[in-house]
Amino acid sequence: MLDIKFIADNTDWVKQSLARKGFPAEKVDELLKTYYEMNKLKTSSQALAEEKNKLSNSIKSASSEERTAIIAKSKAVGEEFKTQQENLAKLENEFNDMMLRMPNYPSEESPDGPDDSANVVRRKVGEIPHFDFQPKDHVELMEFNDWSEMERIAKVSGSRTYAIKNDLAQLELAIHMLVMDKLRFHGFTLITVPAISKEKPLYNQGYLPFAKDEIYYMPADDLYLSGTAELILNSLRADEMMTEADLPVLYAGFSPCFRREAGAAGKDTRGLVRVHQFFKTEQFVICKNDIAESEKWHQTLLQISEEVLQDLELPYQVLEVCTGDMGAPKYRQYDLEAWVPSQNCYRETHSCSNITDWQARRTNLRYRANDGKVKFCHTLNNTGIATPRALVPFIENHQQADGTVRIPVKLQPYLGGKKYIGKNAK
RNA sequence: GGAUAGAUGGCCGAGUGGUCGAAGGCGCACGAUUGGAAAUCGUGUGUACCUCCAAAGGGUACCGUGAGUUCGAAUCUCACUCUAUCCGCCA
Repeated sequence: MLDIKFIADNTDWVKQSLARKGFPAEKVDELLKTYYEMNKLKTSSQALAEEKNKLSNSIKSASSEERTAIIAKSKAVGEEFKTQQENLAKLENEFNDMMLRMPNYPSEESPDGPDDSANVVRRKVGEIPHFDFQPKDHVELMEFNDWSEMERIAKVSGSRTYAIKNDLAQLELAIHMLVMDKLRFHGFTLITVPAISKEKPLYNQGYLPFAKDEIYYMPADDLYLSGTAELILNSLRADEMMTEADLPVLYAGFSPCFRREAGAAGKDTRGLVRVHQFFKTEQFVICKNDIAESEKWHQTLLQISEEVLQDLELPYQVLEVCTGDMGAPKYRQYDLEAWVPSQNCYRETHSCSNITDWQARRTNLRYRANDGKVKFCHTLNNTGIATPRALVPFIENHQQADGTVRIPVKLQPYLGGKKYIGKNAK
């Protein structure tokens, strides 16, 4: 959510900025029209409330003759007040709905563009492997090494689910452990959180009202399944008043994640790339309301996830996401993509975003600054690692001619010192 | 699933129909005292919104949420949510 006063004071700038994200200028005008109407009605209804309060307060000291007249008048004022309140409530609902649909404005640094074709590659790191044998794709590798039950699990749990076993199951957990240790080293608080959420946190995060089709909903309990720990962590301290000394808050949240993938029909139907349920270790930061500070954290989060890919020895590229491909909440976004040999391209493993105070306004996430003023926090989030997707580039890039998969040095301690995994590993 | 208790400001906690935005305490800020500090004393200290904006002033709302009774509700009524404890069940 943006600050309505900021929109009112900087209308042209806001229109131009939001237009970069494809948000129409007329909607800004519409919002402001409703805002001014609403304030007018607020002023007049508050004047009625004042009159009513004065009448009520005068009753105690009034004589019994006066009393009847005052009560009658107070009732009449009360009726009018009630009518105005009802109209006001309607306007407020419209206004709030429009505010919830207003995206965050993008950074000046973010490239302009309509969709992902305009994303900019900032850098490429690591060597793309060249195999002197016929490499397998990740599904073939899993079958070869007896690492999965993809066909059987589809019968039990439906499409876009996975079951992995043996060394690959251990690898999945090992990678999470490596990432959690790294985050703990960087000062993050490890936290495991539920994947169940009430509705309000989805609005707080900025998922609703934008992407309803993506979310699993459980009507019997009026609860949703979380698509990411970000959802939970963002609302964990909702409505609290923190102090500047409490910040920054750094969370490394681990949770299962659920996505309906309703808009992805036909895409990535094979294997582990896009599944309905997966595990993610998420980086989440709550910091001061200071763009220099949150931009610094944005770089730090990016650097941490680059370190993760480097520890896993995966070639990757850093993508600066353009205005049209960014989600509504985002001010600035980087995606990390790891090389997937079988697809001959980079595929997203991490998404790193600075949300500035857009989410904190929805969540009512505030702190008292050292100068005594109450401010909205800035929030940021980034993937730590998400599995099983990350296993795809991992086993494909590190595969050997004999079908085994090499384990990078940094990961070996998490796998009992193994240098290779697979049925031919010694 | 059954039973009981509870939800008040940054925190603790009083308040059961009329200047209650709310006593008292803690915390915090400033000042006095001190060579400096602790202790002590004094003063101040909620949030959001409206009043075109800023300052000053004025006003409205907020005591878990939503309705209701009343001229008037933190206080009375109803519904709901959440929390704690006990019993049952359970990975």
